[in-house]
Amino acid sequence: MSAVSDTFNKTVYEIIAMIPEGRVISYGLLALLAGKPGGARMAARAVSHAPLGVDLPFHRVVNQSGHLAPPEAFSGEGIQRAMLETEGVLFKSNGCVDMRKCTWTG
DNA sequence: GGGCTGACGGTTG
DNA sequence: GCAACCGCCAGCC
Repeated sequence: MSAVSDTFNKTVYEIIAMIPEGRVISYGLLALLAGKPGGARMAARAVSHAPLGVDLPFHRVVNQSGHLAPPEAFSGEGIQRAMLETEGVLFKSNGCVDMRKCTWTG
């Protein structure tokens, strides 16, 4: 765990905490805002390996295609989608988030 | 030290 | 619109 990645992770959490209800963000954009353009994988790892104690809306983080995270990360399939829908996030017929309208760019 | 892996992204077919 | 391929960088074996 290097100091650089630690700062990156912290920045990622800060950004996630700023995401308003009814909006989502992609790993790529998340990494970009965190100062790591193209570091989508790092952002994904940072989120998936998030330390306990952090209370953040990880369900608002999806990939660029609008595809949601694996069900096991949210205690069941459809959980993430349910939470997002409750917040007002629009979904497409294929089950993916409507990134065109719900992407939060900061 | 070297190679594989991943809650991914962009480009190409 | 979807599938395949390559590239990215940190973490782990």
